[in-house]
Amino acid sequence: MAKICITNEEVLQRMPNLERTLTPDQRQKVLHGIRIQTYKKHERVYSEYERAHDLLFVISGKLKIFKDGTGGKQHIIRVVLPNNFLGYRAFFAQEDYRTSAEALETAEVAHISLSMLNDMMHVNAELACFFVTELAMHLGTAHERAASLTQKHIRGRLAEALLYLRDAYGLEEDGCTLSIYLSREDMANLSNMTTSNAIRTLSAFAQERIIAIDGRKIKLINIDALERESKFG
Amino acid sequence: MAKICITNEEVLQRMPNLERTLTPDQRQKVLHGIRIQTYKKHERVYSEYERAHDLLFVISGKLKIFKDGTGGKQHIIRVVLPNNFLGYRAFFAQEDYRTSAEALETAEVAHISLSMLNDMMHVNAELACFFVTELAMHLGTAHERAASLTQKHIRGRLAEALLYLRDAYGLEEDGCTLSIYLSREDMANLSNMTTSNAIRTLSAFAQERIIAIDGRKIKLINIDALERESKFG
DNA sequence: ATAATTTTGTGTTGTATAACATATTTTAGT
DNA sequence: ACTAAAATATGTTATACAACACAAAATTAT
Repeated sequence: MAKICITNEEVLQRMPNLERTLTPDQRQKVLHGIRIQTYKKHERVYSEYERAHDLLFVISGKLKIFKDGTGGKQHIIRVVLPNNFLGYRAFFAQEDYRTSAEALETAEVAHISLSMLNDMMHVNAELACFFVTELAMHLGTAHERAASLTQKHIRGRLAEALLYLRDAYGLEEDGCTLSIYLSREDMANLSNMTTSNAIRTLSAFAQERIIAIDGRKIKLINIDALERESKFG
Repeated sequence: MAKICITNEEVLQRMPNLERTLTPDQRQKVLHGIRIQTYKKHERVYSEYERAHDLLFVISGKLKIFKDGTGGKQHIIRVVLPNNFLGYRAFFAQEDYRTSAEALETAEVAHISLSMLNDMMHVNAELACFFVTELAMHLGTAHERAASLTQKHIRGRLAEALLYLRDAYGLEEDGCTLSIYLSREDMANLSNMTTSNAIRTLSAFAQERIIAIDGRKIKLINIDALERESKFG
């Protein structure tokens, strides 16, 4: 078990967009309020219908946010990488969680009390504006993705998922390998298809030299083709 | 052509959640900044890829917010009734519009400059918090709907759309007729199916006495059955 | 009122994709 | 190292839904 070797101070510095909105006083309170927790692979960070208490910030590792649908099939909303926030939407909407989150790999997550932040927000316009921007961006991608998932065909949805993973999580040094390795099942849940079809379609893309597959490692070979597929091919 | 017969003062009073956040000074500026515009049925209020300038507030009539997908089929994101806001997300995310909006029937819409509101927001925490709540709620329904539209079958999606319309827009005095009359095509675009299938499935529901149809007027007869269908029947 | 257009309704056919089955490979556990 | 379990792969079958075709009704325009 790797022990936590990052200070609250360091964590706070990793969230400059939030940090810079705080008064010295508020900064102090937040600093001391940070609690870091480690989650093992597949461990739940929070579950649908629970009460939301904390703003979460991924320090290391990756999480997925999803909704469990009919027949155990889950709909992945997004994958959260280090230095990103999650877990605050439900609280601000004054609801319980409507999604669940779990670790895709061992992950360190910072917890900050949302009721504390909420109190600060009501007297700190910049802090509130930070969340406005954050929410507005996520709402945009949510609409975008809803339209794609419902209108595109399998190849288009998978192509889009691959491009999404590239945009959101980047490539390795070689400039074409996706930095994120997902299981075929998670790829399927992200693209709204069965696992079989994710496997099949990835194989098809590989045979067409659009991508290259080595286990969970995926190289994007022909970006143009992917983009064509994505806008309905 | 019906002329506009509502004062800016009256409009402002119809948005108490926003109004109450404003200082007297800001209130005055907003009051004078309100411009009311009338849109005819099917008229565009804004279009995808345009720059977002105004916060919009529906005074009368109904709008639909949608994305045009492949093959002219549109994905309706939501229907906006009087006393509701729209048009602000893109601005706060610092993007151009990613959706379009048009009038489902003649509609009066108040326009308020977003850059003015944005300036106020940065010094008025309560105003910013208003948008945080607004955005957080919409993001919740966006996730909810994305999961439903991708996972449920036709009957479930249509049943859900009917319940959604009831929850969002209410019933007439008889306690069972939906207050909103949509074309079969719009029902289809809301439930992610073809027009034919919306018609067919509505007929099926009518034959099963789950609903009753009289043109565009829809009575919800058996709510239990609808709810059962909605959670995957 | 009459024609033209749009909306609604219903049947038929085609197809994308889910569901199922089963083999192989990889990963995890003892 | 050996076993069990999970993930990957691929072929076959079944089906939900789209696409198409056309008729009837309703709305809109002339």
